Amino acid sequence: MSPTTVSNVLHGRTGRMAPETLQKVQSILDQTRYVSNMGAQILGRHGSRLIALIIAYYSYEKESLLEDPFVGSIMGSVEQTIRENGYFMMLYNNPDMDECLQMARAWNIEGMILLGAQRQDYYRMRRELKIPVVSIDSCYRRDDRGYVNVGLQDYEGGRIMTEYLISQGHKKIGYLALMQNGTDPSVVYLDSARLKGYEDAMRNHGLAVKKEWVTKLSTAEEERDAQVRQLARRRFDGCTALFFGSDAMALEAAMVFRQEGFRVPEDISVAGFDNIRLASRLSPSLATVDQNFEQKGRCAVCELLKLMRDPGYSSDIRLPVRLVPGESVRRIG
Amino acid sequence: MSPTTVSNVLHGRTGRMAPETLQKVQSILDQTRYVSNMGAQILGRHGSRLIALIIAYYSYEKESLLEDPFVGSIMGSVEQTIRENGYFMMLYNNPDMDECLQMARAWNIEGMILLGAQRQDYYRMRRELKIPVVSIDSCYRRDDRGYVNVGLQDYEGGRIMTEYLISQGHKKIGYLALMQNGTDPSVVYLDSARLKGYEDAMRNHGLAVKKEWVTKLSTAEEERDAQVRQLARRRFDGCTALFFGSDAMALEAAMVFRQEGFRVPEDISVAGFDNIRLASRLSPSLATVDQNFEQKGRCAVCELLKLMRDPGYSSDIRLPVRLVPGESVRRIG
DNA sequence: TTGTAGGCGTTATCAT
DNA sequence: ATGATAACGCCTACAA
Repeated sequence: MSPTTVSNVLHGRTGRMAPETLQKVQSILDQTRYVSNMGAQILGRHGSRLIALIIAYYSYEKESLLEDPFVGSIMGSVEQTIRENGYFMMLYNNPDMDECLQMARAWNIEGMILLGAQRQDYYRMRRELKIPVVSIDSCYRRDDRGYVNVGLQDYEGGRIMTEYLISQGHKKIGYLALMQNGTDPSVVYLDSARLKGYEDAMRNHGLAVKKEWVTKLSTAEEERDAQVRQLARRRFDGCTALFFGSDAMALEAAMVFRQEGFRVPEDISVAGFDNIRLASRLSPSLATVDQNFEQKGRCAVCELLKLMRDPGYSSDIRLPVRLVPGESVRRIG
Repeated sequence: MSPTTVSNVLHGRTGRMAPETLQKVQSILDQTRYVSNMGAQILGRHGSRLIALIIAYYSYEKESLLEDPFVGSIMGSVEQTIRENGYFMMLYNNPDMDECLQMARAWNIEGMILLGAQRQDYYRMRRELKIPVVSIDSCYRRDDRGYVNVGLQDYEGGRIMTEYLISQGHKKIGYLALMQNGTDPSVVYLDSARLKGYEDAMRNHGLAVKKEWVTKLSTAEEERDAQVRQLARRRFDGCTALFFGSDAMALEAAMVFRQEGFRVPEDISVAGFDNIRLASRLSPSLATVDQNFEQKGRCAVCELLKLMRDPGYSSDIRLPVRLVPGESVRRIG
């Protein structure tokens, strides 16, 4: 029995093969529980069936990274989709792009998903590795070509929540989020897209936005705590509703407000973004903008697979958002 | 220049080597940004530097697996520790042990961490793969030998929370948790250890435990919802405090109680287990038992590395718990 | 329809 | 102090 025959069986090239040979090979394969050695496969053909999920947040961007439901959901749904498609997932949680490059080369990674990386990192990976790369939630430029990113309708999210708050009678609405410093004006950052949605909604309803209503929150938990505490002591700068860039920050702030003697929503209305599992299970339930984390992960893998099949493939996906009203917003006026 | 010489440089076997040769090799290595091919390494030596994290929960055990802060924290901290020690992490989220075995064989996995697996799975992996395996939170038997598990002081956790509730004047205390059906009486399950801590604390304070105060919660969200709703309508079977097996379930239940018109903690005191990040950020803050998820992940990797160095190594680690008082428990009497 | 031979990149052993 | 060679397991092209 020669290796070729076995290889043919393994790869289903059983067209013109003696049925009894096939039988014999099959049964031995089954009996010995044969498993192909991936090391040899990497060496032999040039394919590893490995896809890397790179988590590139700096610790100061996502301090509670590990307990972050967004990151956890992405890891889980990406792994699942990768496995269902016959690939394996290497998890690599490192913002150092040089080390990511090394890892990818060492393992002959066939495709890469980038989470929390910068725009230039995306291009660097594709250029230096010459493998398909899909990013999740990267900021993008309108003129980007061949840049496969899975993002969200952030602008629409900012807009629909603001319109909801306005529909509940609010006229003085604050917006608070982590905002990356955009040096390049042509780059659309995630938070600035939401901010723009908020601003446009306000403008469209003839409402002015005071400068102090827009707050860039700190990435450090204590500083952020101090920021919202100051805001409460300034009686919210006159705002009756506050729209936060994430549910986590909205809940965090709500706690501080209560400590400062303000009730939610009686004294201040609060809204978030993400619709984390707990949002609807709290009292008061949190008004928020729903996004589907798992869908994002699955979608990223699907886009990657398309890109692996067709290197010329390009797309700019923006997954839909949905308004989730909640008790944390009071109807006024 | 021969491959051997280069290999020697790569592995630091530069003892009796001409300094200039070393220099030359080094500089070429640096210039070309040489990265060793892991496929070839797997084939050459018998080591892959791969550690697998197997997540083996059945979907009905952890329905919201992906957004579960416990699982997310473990994934993150395990990856980090693995990487810091020069290994790579393969994430494999599959309860099918046959497929896990296949994967491990295909990749020449050097070590394995099992999360959410059964006791017999642990033994099967070690037996069939002959590689070091560490489990996290597996149930265990007192007489287990060579079974490396990283667990928690569950009994103590159950006890200290119950004693806290008693110290706050509660005498009628309920315990609610997912509980695995223990067929083997010598096996100590995680939830039953906590239950025992609860029972012992009650007994030690001369308090009787009525049968209906101990509830086995369903793994299905809707059923669980119905269970706690019924409980509320039965006026908590006379209990003044309820101790839940996890923060997530405590918060979930608290929401149902409010829907049914009961206030926490005025009408019913509630306590959880885990100390998830949100527990302290809610109003009322949740009384809970703290466990450190990330420590568990790091610890599992450390134990695995020890086991990889010394195949005879054995341990049974139980990480400490800590009481976290909270506003969700009212002082009565 | 099946067998043979060479190559993939690395390591270990042995020879120079 | 360096080089040659075989082996690791699989794949492919070509030969029989």
